[in-house]
Amino acid sequence: MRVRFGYVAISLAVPEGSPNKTTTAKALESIKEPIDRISRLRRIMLENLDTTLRILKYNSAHEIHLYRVTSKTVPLATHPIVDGWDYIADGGSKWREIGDYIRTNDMRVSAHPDHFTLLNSPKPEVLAASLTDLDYHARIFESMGFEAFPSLVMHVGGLYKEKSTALMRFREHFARLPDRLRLRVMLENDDKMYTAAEVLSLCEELGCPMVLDIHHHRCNNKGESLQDLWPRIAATWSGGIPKIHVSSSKNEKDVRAHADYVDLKDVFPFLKVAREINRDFDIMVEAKQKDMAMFQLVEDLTLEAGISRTEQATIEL
DNA sequence: TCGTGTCAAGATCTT
DNA sequence: AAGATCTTGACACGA
Repeated sequence: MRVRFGYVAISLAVPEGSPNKTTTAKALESIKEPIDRISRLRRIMLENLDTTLRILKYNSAHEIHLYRVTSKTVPLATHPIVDGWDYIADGGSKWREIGDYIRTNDMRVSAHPDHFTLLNSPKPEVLAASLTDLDYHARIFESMGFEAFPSLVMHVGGLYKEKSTALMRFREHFARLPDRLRLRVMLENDDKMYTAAEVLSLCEELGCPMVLDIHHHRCNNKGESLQDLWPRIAATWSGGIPKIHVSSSKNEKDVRAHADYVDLKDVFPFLKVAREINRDFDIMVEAKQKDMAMFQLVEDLTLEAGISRTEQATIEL
């Protein structure tokens, strides 16, 4: 079975490899002319799009098929201060160029709206802001020419004192999403509130693919084993390729924080479990050292665990 | 040039 | 009820 590896947003090997350049609302306010504000935003965005394309080319050259684009591609995208700015139009053919590159080079690309995007919030204004953020992410993928496939990783959200009510609200708000948003969503277990078992049940009910984060599962579980969970998690992907997130603790004090690199011992037990059902899957490495950590993990697996590498960032399990 | 406080956003924990 | 913390990389400002 084939297992591909990828990393998040920033490449440390690519010169000027951060597509996260941004500005602040405060800095924008000091610019008087609206047209000058837009040109600053546009310049930053085009730089981010250029960096994203350079990273994708690096990925292709290094046989990396999995990548997460940054939510910061468009600076202040959903902030009221940029209201009226058509960032899709301003990106011109760049969006499509990136999408074409991804398709031509057999890549799987996703995004991860951040933790302010809360579909189960009881506050209408928070829900509205979350829908705006989902819409922003969907527009990015649409402008790249992608149909609505699972591409946005989200968490369930807050607890709001009563988990069952919070979950019910998630179901309701999720069901109300337009297809172009709902069909893009994948749900991930988090490190404090919603366990893998809970997210799995929700995903099975909603027909939504689940992204298993094995680090979060270590932080937050009720004793469920991955042996029991994994076959069901994989099943939420129907014919698609399941995806997991891996990372290691920064240290014993900051267990939930991500380390620079990924420790083999945090991943290997899962690989043994995954081997039992013969199904390809993808691994997103979430580590401070980004692509360097991803390659280190692949190397550790080949050198220390004797697993064979079929491409630079793909192993045969 | 370097170090550090601050930054769009919410929820939850601590006091 | 108010303030700190979470988490993160980069901006922005001051020394």
